[in-house]
Amino acid sequence: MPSEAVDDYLKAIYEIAGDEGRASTASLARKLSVAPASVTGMLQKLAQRKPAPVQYQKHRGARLSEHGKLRALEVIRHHRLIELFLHRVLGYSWDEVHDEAERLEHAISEQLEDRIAERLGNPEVDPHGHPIPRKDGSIPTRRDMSLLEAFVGSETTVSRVSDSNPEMLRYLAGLGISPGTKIKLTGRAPFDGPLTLEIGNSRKKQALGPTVAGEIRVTPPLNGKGKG
Amino acid sequence: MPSEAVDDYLKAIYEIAGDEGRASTASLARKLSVAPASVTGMLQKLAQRKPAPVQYQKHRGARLSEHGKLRALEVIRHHRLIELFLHRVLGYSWDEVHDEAERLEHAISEQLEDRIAERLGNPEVDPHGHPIPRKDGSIPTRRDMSLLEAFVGSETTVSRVSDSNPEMLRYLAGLGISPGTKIKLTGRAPFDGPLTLEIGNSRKKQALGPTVAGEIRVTPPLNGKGKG
DNA sequence: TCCAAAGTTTAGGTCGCCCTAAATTATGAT
DNA sequence: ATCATAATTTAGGGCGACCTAAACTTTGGA
Repeated sequence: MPSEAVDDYLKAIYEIAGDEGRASTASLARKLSVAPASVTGMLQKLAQRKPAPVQYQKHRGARLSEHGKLRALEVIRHHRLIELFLHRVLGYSWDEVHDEAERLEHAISEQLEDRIAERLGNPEVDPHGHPIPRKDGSIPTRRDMSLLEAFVGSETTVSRVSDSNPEMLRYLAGLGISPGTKIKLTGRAPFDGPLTLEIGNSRKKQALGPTVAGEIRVTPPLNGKGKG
Repeated sequence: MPSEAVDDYLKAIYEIAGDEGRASTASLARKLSVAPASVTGMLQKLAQRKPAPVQYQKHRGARLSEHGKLRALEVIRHHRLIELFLHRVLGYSWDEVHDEAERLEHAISEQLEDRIAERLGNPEVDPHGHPIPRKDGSIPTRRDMSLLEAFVGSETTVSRVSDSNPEMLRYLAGLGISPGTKIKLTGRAPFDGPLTLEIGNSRKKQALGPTVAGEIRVTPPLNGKGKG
């Protein structure tokens, strides 16, 4: 069994670079709040385990092996199942689940993972709308796009929001924005300015800075995608 | 926050010696599967923390301080709440809960502890019949006694069984013995021989070795206690 | 094309928790 | 009261994951 530290590295690589790309030493150091030198050391060790969860080349960062990719997805599956479980079964609000899940994801057994999934009806998305990887490592997909790329005038549905910033989550909740909320994009200021939207059934217009908007993904009701 | 290792030491001291007595270096080494020398080293360090969770004197083992006692009870509270939660909410059988709880007890937050307790209706005993310490460190009490000390001929109710041996738990479950089961003690062989009993409503007699019987505690229906 | 800034690696070290082997101290049976 | 045996402690290390400081590559803009 990999240690918590190793799991954190694999998850970080996956979140930075997906299952194909490379994650640089510096980006991992930032994400893990660890000195770059520590990252180099850890990656070197991981790369010569058998089976090796990562491939590593000097100055070119790390890439997940098939083995490492599956482990990363398993940990992410744990995380998201736990988030949903805390939300549905224990009444956590969506801004409270992340930190708790961060610790529990390392502590649950395969059996508990299965029972939680079963109890939740084998769900495909967590409370923030992120897909929950399946046991075989495949990922439920939906067509969605960044709110930043939506056409002005289109009516869309929020599919997911970033999960790791509780403050932003509370802000969004305050605006009534969560997965499933309908959003009509009514305007876009030039040069990365704020967007204006109508949220849900309210007629009120709301401006949203580009940073926040970039964390929101939406599915259009029917039509395609593109920048308006 | 104490580390997992420290929590394990405190819990072990509590389980060996309670909140008053001393636990010897050797007994801790056995319980924790660690070399005696490691125990000595750890106890010496713990004794000079501030606040110190244990008091330590050469050759006389360790004793919990008030601070350490409260922490030990908190961890035990976690453990037993988790056991009951796994049993009630996720369908675990009682022989499956211990190992899972052993890992989770270190990972849950105060908040999760509270939500679990609330969800379970602030229970006082776990699936094995062990009392769940309250948040203030007090312990729900019931009058009960070892089955070994019960009168021959008395009709009693099982109040609790040891939790840490899954094999024994499955054996007992196979016999139909769990907290709440009625037991009539029909005979006792001399010199630590087996007991004979009638279990529940069945008329069948069952012999039980003294080791197993020692792990079972019972509450008599009305009358006092004593050896028959 | 060159070179400063950014990124990366090496070297040397810390801390927590564990180990074995050897020395010491306590205990209780005679 | 003695002394073998059991319990405990000391000494000297190991390993995993982290650190800083200093040296070294790589890269992209002038």
